[in-house]
Amino acid sequence: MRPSIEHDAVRAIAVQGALFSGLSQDLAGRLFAAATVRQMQKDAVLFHQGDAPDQLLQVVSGLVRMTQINAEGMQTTLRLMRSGELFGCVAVLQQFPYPATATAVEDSVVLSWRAPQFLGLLKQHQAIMDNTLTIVGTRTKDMVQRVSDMSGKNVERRIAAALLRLADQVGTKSGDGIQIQFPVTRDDLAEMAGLTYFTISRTLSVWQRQGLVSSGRQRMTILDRNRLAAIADGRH
Amino acid sequence: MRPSIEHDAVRAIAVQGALFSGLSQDLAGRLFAAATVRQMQKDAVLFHQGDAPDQLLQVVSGLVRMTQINAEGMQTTLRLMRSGELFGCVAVLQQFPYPATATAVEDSVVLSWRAPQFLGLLKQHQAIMDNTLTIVGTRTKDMVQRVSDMSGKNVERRIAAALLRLADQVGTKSGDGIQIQFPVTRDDLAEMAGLTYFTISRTLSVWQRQGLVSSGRQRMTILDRNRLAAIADGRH
DNA sequence: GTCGCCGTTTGATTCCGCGCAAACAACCGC
DNA sequence: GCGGTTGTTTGCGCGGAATCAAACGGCGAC
Repeated sequence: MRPSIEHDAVRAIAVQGALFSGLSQDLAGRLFAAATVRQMQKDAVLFHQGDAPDQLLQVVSGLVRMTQINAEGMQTTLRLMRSGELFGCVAVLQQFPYPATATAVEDSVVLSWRAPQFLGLLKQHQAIMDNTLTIVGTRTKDMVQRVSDMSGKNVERRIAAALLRLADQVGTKSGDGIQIQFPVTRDDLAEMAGLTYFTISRTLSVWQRQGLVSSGRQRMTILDRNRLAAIADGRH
Repeated sequence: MRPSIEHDAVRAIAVQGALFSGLSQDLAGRLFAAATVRQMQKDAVLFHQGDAPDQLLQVVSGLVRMTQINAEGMQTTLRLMRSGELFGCVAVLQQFPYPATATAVEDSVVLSWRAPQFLGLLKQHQAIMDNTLTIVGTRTKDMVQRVSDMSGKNVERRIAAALLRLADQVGTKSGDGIQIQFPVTRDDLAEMAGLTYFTISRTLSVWQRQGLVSSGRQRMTILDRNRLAAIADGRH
């Protein structure tokens, strides 16, 4: 491993994250220097639900999944995060146990700040505090939206909403539609929509026949975003 | 109306809110002075879901309900808030339309800051920003917990969780248990748990027979919090 | 007091997603 | 290529909450 060479590349990507937004060169450099670069293999766990919040992280490359196990033992996927996104932040700020488990969906590189160091920087630099507040605010907004989505009973709508959320988070536009280029299973979607993967499979089959989506093993492409959005918004 | 007399009483209560926590006398005074005191009658709407976020509010007395209408036209009660709680803050910070409607459940007094003024104070005073970050963080934590609760399928558990949340938010301990001293209907609980009020009624009937709760018209008392918590946690 | 409203209770029925089972298909290591 | 593993599809019956319907009970208005 040649950390020094990679290091600059990591730095260049990392400072594009929301946490670094609008910081001076100098401050961005110090913020980055305070973090540790960690390479995570696929399926490696960054932290567990219930752990004490000792670190705050940012995705540099790859993909990280946040999952939660509730009182009934059911697993929920809260969100998928890719480059630039900060996670573990609310737990660190509130000094509450992590509410979810963070797992690398594929080989990933992340930045890690130890909680005390980060809190120190936060107190010292208004700009970092500004960015953090924005990030946490966005997270709250997403979660409120999530509650709204999940409170609906209509299953097609929930799946459509989950699929669109997924596309927003980790989708890329390709010629014929929006492609989810990460290994997403029916199970993942099921956890996001709060359903079983049987129901997901059935619904996707129907949608595939109608030309709304195209899905294969661990791969799916949204072909008609408008119609999907119409389903999610109840405008059938 | 004699605003000048009430004003001091309002001030004394308002500064106990989380937003004022740890502020100097002087700063707290200025923060309070920047706000307008508003009296709201029962059922008055403070802002509507989808409105532009022009104000940020704090409950001084009374009770405010945040409700959301989702794509299916189903109403959800996000939370009930009483004295000291801040609301509308995420929308103001993110400059996104209010995600929910705020209604006074009973005659209430609230503090209102115009968005630009508040943002100005926020930028100038680190202490206010600290408090805001804490409040927003707590809100996020609550919403994540909410998602966890709602993703469960077991209905009794969802109702128990909603009831406990309700008790935490607006309950008061009385001799024989925790009483919800505000006019809470089956419908309210149904919206919080994502069910119909028929199901709530049936479940509460059973629990009443078992001595877990005591409920009447718009009134309910938790008699055995431990057993209820056991149901919510899946420890039947 | 009586009436009427509104929240609540309870029953009967319907619907739809879950859960299980079995077959299938794509990818993997050997 | 082969078998094993893992993800997906599809059929079928069950359960349980939604839905509709109807009656009840407390509370306020007059």
